[in-house]
Amino acid sequence: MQAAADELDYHPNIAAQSLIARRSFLIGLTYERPSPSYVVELQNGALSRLEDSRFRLVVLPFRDVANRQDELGRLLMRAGLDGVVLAPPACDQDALLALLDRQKLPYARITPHREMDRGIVAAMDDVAAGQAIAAHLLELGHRRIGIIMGDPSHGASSARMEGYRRAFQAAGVSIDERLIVTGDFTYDVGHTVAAELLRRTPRPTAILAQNDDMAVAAMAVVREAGLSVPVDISIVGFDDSEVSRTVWPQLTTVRQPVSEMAWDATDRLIAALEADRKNGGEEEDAGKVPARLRAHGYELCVRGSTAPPR
Amino acid sequence: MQAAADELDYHPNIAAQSLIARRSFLIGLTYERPSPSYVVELQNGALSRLEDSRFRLVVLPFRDVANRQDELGRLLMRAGLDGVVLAPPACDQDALLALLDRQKLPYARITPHREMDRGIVAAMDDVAAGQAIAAHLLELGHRRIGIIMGDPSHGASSARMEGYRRAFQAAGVSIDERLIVTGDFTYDVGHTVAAELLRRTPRPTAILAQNDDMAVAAMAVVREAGLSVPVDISIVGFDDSEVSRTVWPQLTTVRQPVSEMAWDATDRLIAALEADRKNGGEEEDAGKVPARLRAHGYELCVRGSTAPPR
DNA sequence: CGGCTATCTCTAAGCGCTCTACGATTACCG
DNA sequence: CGGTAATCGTAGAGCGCTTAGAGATAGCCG
Repeated sequence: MQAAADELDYHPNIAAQSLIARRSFLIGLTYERPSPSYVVELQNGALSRLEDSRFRLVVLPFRDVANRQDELGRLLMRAGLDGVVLAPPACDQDALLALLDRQKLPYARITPHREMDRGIVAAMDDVAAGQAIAAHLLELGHRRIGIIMGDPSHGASSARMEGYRRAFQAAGVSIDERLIVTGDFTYDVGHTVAAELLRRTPRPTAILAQNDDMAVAAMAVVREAGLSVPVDISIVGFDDSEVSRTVWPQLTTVRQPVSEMAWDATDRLIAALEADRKNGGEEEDAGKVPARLRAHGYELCVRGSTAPPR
Repeated sequence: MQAAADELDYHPNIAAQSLIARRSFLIGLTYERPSPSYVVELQNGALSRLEDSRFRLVVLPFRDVANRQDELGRLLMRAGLDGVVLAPPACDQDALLALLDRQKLPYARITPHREMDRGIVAAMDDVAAGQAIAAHLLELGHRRIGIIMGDPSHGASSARMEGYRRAFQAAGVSIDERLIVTGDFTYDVGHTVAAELLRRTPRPTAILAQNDDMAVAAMAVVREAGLSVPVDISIVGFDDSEVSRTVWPQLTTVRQPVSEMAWDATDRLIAALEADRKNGGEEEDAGKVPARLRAHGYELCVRGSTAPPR
């Protein structure tokens, strides 16, 4: 059969199959291009689930999600997807979720920070992870710690900050608000704001960056100032993305299992798709869908970019 | 009209449209996951062309392309694409190209190194670029130069090597074959083979890596050996990918306009799609198709990772 | 050996849309 | 005022496939 098909070069028309099956076997992945390393992991996770599965992955990066929710929604609807995986910050946009609900386009959300009961959710405790990484610096003896925030439109930014606060509080150290600067998860902006941080006097002895790209940018700034990491300044990141192991010294960071979460989100999205295919239109054969929310663990990765202050 | 559509939440069925239009508005992008940074640039280039264009991008990474050409071919056919962009090494697989030709699936190739007249081609002169970067090291006075090759299944590897040879020849320096090691464009393998290189005696004073990821790996190895870049050893990469500016010191490399090439390949692929849509089945309204092959320039980026040998 | 059910083949409907073609309506000119 | 042309609206065919169901063939038991 397969042999015959090969010889005749016959390939069924996918459009016709989709039309009748009422599904396209397309899964969308939408994200706002924050950090390349994050995107790569996200895709790899989703792709590894989709491998030999009939489903294909359509990548839908989108800029300025928060202010163009309707536009993104329309884009997603027009793309003819069977389901969509929403990475931050799209996963936290109320209007977008409302639209998808209304249009009955199934979705899975990766590390949302609100409305945790909507759709399929792959979550991680950003607060606890933030607390862990901040605690590491505090335990080393750092007290003047600069903080580089991520994009405020990402729920992760405030969650991680909350974790930092808890760690400081637990250590009885107060946060110096003047040592907090805001980036957007990119290297370039991270570089700019890290430079500001270094001009503060007295200079911080450590820097908490909310992702690895900004942490690496901070490392560059420190070097450019003729200082050394970790001797003069300790630096930590967040995510444990590829760069964190690529830079020298390797970055102390906290592992966010992006790829696993993407795999998981995609996996359960597909499961849900298959499920309500069987149940036909019959509303919510509730109870069958395993868990709507799954929590993934973080992991502190202590490497070469941190040391006690001198 | 649009307003009415929005209110009624009406979205035309894409499958039905595809069926009748005989096209899916899906463009595939296939690559073998060599270096994350390369993949990101590739995607960004293609995506920036596709933005607001009805076409969507399906990413189709594939392992071991060279030995599974038929499988990849079948995957591509089954994906119901309108056209496909082939990155290395898929762009150089004869059997795959033959299959696509036979099945009449239009394709664009990024930096192929053979059969340059097949399909749409976005090319770069890897030989000249390799020569330029090698010449840079030679001009600085380096004579014992280690070479880290990329994956042999990529045409780029031998082309770049050929460029190195020409530079050495022009400088009247002979290549020490024992200083050539073979990686596969990834950081990890690059790390392993760079370590081998450092054990050679006398030690090389410079390293020519065939991409940035392996160059960065070599930098790590040098550091681990207690040596400094560029004081003890100069290192150059290839690609000018994001990491090359992210590491410290920044990497001397040669810019490969991956993103532009991906944009260009996608652009001309779509143009070809639109064109033979107008001409209907009428075979090859030859002459209309602009250029089948477009050459893109390289650019030597001298940064902090190179210095004269001491 | 006839009547019933089980198995198989094959035809035809229909998925949701686009576009052609035809009839109807209106406008216009002789 | 009749005839032709232009415009409008709409009904229906068809895109390529799947699948339900009709019809035909074979198998089984009384």
